[in-house]
Amino acid sequence: MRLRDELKELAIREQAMEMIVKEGFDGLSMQKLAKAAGVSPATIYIYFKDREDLIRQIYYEEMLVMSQETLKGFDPDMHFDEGLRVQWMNRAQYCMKYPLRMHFMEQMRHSPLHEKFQGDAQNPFSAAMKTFVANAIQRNELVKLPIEVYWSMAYAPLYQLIKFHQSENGMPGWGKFVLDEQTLNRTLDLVLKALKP
Amino acid sequence: MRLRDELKELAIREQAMEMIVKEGFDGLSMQKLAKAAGVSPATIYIYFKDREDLIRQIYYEEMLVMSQETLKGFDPDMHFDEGLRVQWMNRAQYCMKYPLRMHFMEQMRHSPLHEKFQGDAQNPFSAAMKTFVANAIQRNELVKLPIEVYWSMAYAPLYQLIKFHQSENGMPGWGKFVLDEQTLNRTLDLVLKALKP
DNA sequence: CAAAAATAAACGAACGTTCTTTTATTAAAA
DNA sequence: TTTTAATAAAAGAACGTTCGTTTATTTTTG
Repeated sequence: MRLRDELKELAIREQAMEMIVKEGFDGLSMQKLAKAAGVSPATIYIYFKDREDLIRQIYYEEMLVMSQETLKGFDPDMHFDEGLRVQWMNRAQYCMKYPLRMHFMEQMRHSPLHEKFQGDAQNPFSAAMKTFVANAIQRNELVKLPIEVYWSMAYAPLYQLIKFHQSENGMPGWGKFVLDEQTLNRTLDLVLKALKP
Repeated sequence: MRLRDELKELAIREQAMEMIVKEGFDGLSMQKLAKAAGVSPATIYIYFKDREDLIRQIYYEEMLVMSQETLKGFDPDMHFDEGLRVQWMNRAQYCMKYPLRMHFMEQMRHSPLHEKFQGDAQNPFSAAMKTFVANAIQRNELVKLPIEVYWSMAYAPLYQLIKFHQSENGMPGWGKFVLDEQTLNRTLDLVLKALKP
């Protein structure tokens, strides 16, 4: 019997991501995707049950990789400053290196598909962060607050910065914004100032 | 001659928003929309040039209303604490009152259409914020920093909180999150702590 | 009556998916 | 070693449906 050509599946995944990022979810058609990936439409259905399954699989895979990248060199027992810094740098590096994947995830996260898929997605990051936050509070390195407030303060500014960086226009009325390491560090300092007791 | 029935246009706009929020951009079809709005497909084309123009107009209108609501009771000459608090409360109230519109805007902001439309959208908020920030820095009520960093610190946490509140699941692994006024105020205090010199 | 609003019906194009056939590859048979 | 049978991958063409949009016609109202 004939073996699967994994390069084909990879091309399908990659092109699908690119189409979604560039033209939105309604820009992803199976026939256009097949053409872009250099494959017959029928071939896509060997690897994926249907259109939704294709998107779902790309999403799950990306979620997993992103979580792992964020946790590189991270330990839940780290001091709060250091742990948060590691996470910020990991995230920033990953987003800068793979802007397409970042855009895809952002688009996913804000689409109705997100709530539909969320349940089954495995996310190693959540558990690690739980311990990390508990430790930090116990050591009095972090003010006590609901986990959602912590998340909002600790990560939302980072993602917003990255989004500015990757936007062509920056803020309306201002020029293009470039996120360098100094700006990243200074913003992190502000966040730490807010979160430390 | 016959006059336009503005209720029809309103129904079209409202149903379009609902379809996009509930099913995503690929869930918005002109024929389904016509049926949902109780109107003939051709009627939509009296009010809107085409599908993209429909989305664009809804977006511009919503952008304008949202900006205005955010600026209610706000004055760029206010002290920093007070000004930011007014904006937070205005935004929070509006998002709680009109979750559909909020979801629509969030989806828009993270889709490829956003960059496409951004140029022409008028946004009274931007100019007001520019003055507000300049004033605050001059009075030494706010640390000096790039406008993008300011935005990321000052508003991203708020939007993230609201998103948690409106999400069915809250954070994965935790229960549903309810954003009450106390939590909102405490988070704002954290933000102010970060931003004040 | 004039004129614009509104509609029903229809257009070709594109959609997601499947059917049928061909191709490539492995393992057994000669 | 060569041939053959078996099997899954891959392709191409086509399925019926729905898409965005328009045309031809009717309805409403100043």
